Amino acid sequence: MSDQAPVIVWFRDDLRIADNPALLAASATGRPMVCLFVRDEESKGIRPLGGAAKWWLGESLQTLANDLQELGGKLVLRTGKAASVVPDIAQETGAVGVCWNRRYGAAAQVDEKVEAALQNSGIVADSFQANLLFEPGVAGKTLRVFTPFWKRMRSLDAPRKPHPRPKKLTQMRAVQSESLSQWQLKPHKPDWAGGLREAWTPGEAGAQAALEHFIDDVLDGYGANRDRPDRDGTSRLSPHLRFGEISPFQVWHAVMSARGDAPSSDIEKFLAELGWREFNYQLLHDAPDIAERNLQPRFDGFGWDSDKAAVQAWQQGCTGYPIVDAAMRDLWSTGFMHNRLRMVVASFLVKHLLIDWRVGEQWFWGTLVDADFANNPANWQWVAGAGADAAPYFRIFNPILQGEKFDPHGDFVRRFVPELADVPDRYVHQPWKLSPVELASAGVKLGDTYPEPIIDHDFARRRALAAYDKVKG
DNA sequence: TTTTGAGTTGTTCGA
DNA sequence: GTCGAACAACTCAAA
Repeated sequence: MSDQAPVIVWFRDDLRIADNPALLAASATGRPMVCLFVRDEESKGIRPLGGAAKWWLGESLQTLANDLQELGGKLVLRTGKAASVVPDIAQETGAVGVCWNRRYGAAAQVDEKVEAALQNSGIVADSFQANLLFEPGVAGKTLRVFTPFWKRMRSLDAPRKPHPRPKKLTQMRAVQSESLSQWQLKPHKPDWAGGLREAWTPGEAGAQAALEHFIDDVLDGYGANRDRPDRDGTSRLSPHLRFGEISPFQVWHAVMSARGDAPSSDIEKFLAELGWREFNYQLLHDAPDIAERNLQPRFDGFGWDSDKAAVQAWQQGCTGYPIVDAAMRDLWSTGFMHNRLRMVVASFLVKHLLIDWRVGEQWFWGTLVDADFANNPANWQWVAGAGADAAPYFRIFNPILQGEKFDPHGDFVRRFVPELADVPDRYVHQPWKLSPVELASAGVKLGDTYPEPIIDHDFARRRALAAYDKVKG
């Protein structure tokens, strides 16, 4: 242990040891270190985490603290506005510098303030690119159509290789820390996190295991299976990426090195999904208020409905459309929803029920373990048609057809809507078509054990087309 | 400079 | 049953 002045590593959305340039740079100075995490719910523009994400954060911080300890470090926890907490702890410890990995949107503005405050005290702030493959603005002006955007990014130099883990950390002695349990990130009374614990392993090791599983067992065939919620067909890396337990550079190179083992079309398809994450962050960079404001202002005058009962039926998975209900209940119990189903339920809320996309975005924000500053609002805007490169207004998902196409045997529906377990495949996505005899033998009483559809698809489709017709340019 | 064609994820209708 | 057209408006690249 050294009495030298320390360097602070400020952890944020990068809760990992490997491929962490800020951590690596700090350890390379040879100085003792202070590994800091600040719980900041006060800074302007920073959204307080929703319940599911808070649970994840708690688990992830615990594993990070353990991992740091194994290397000789210690995680220091503090609460408050970053622009005062970080300079304060720098003063308190006599630090010569603070390292962090860059954030984007409103968070980047907070970081600017922190940097300015540090500079005033003669402390050096050093930031690194770690969480995006391509930083916003790196190739000129923002492109608002995905395909040209991604083509342009692919024409740049390939993303760098991941950095190694630091071998050993020297912890500065005795820095005061709050305790994680004090932060009360876990739910209690009631503890609703059982489904989350069962579905996920937060933390860096869990992220690496998920990546390995994806490459070994899922990547081959990804292009076709990714649309099937009844199969293990996606990477499920989103919450790990959200909290930076794994970096997109690590994912990129791991997938690229599987070339030869998996068809290149599957690989390209998956890389494009990483591309959407980049695209959405570029949008967030340009519009830090993307969760509140329509990217297309002509939607500002859209006459959204405000039917509270309809919103509640959607939230609770009681719409009477089995694929929608199964998806919403999956979300509630596991904190996750399959990509395709996100589109189906979002389209249902926005187009069938004519509810403001922000209502749905906020529900997802509270319930998703991967609730992301850029992806969540950008994708909601995309579905609503208010976003960049948005879905055309006439694309209204038919929840029956989508169910039949992508959950053809109803396996997914039955998993989360057990009251339909004994309904024959043929009508598992439209139980109201069952004959009275079939209903009885499946033990279903419509309007009693399972709801009637809260709205008729055909009617809703026509109504949505008419409503969208009004905001045409 | 101007023009042209294409653009993550769909559905319905009519031939 | 299958198939193409229609359902906007706008952005961007290529010609």
